[in-house]
Amino acid sequence: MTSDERSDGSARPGRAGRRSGHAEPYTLASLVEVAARAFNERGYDATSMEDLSRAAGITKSSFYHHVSGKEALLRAALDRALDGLFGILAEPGASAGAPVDRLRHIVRRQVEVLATELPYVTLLLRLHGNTETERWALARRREFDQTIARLVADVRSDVDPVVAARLLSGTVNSLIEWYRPGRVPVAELVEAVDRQVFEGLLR
Amino acid sequence: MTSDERSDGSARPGRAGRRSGHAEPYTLASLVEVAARAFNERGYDATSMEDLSRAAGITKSSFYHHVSGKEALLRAALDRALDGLFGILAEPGASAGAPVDRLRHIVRRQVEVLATELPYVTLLLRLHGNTETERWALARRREFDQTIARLVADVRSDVDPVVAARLLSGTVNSLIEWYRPGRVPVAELVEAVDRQVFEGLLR
DNA sequence: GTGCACCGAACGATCGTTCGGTCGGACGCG
DNA sequence: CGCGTCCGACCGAACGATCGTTCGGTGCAC
Repeated sequence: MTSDERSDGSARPGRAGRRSGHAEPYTLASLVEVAARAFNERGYDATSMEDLSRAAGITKSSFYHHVSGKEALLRAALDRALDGLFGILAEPGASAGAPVDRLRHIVRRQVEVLATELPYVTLLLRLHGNTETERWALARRREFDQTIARLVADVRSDVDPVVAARLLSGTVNSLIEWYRPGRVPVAELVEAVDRQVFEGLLR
Repeated sequence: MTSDERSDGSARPGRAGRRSGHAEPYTLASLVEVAARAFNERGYDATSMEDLSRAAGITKSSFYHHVSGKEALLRAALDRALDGLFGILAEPGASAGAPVDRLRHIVRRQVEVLATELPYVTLLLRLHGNTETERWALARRREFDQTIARLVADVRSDVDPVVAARLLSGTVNSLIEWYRPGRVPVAELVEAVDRQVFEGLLR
């Protein structure tokens, strides 16, 4: 973390000597991925454009040739996270069937999306609402959570549905705090969350 | 959020005109509370010393008369959070009895500490490890989590204890994302978490 | 020759922190 | 009591550093 960044070698086009023509350009998506990873490691505000450009392998001014600014990178990353989450609600399993089955489907798919879109969802879940972009993303996220809350209310009307839904979302979302791809297979993770959420620690 | 901060009137000594003597000095604890609240609202890096001093009701230079710097405020707040959490482990109910009872005691008390020390614990749970202070706090926090993980392994050896412990901590810690004092009584919150953690959503 | 990827240098703004100074109440002393 | 001194709370102004962003220019590929 002192200098010579980019501890993981991914998402870095092959321009080892600036020779050999264009050689795979920096796409917006690849730079957003680099940015999302850096934002998660140090936090959005603590990550400078110098950090990002160094992680991408070019200078700060060159970096601005590909992206319009810091906040645009954040918005693109949040967009990707929200698209993944709302995509779940558009699936047949989320709208058809008994409420408990729909809830179960959403929870399991949400675990999968969290795992596959980890850097982007992590950013979404750590927002503060400082800028208009962040407030917009937070509003969409609340929309998603409320859909789940209504389902929880249908499944369990005896306990406080609001509190139960918050705890459910908290359990699922807490994956971003520790899950890293590769260690635990996603399918295994889905089963673990499903069991703990619906059956609890005491069977 | 544009200007004229301090939306909540607490923690502000009565020096309405600078007249009338000393009139309750700014204690370190009261300034740490102000700082912790501000850090949580905007994030540590996005909160300037100007923000903090304005929230305290004095100028930035006066603020430095009472505190040694920004990072010292963070450390004091993290200290308070960690003291609260490790205090739980020192209680008799955390070390005596069957593992399941000890786990239950810790979980219930942890909910109470999270609720009462909300701003400080929130800060602790959102660290990035950018500075030495943050890394020290994260190390202590891992220590606390591992104690719980060992207990979970004693209670449930059939499921992956590591994953189960992470999900348990995630569920409890997710309180900081939505719980605000006053809305839901702490006792009620304790019962809701206990039931959901140990019995699950399906009874 | 035209255009695009890239770069160094600099912009104004804002950051955390420091410094010199003002003001008023507390206090020692005759 | 009156008075000189002191000290802590407070402030405006400025420090160097770093931030996000812009600009003019260079060089290679086509």
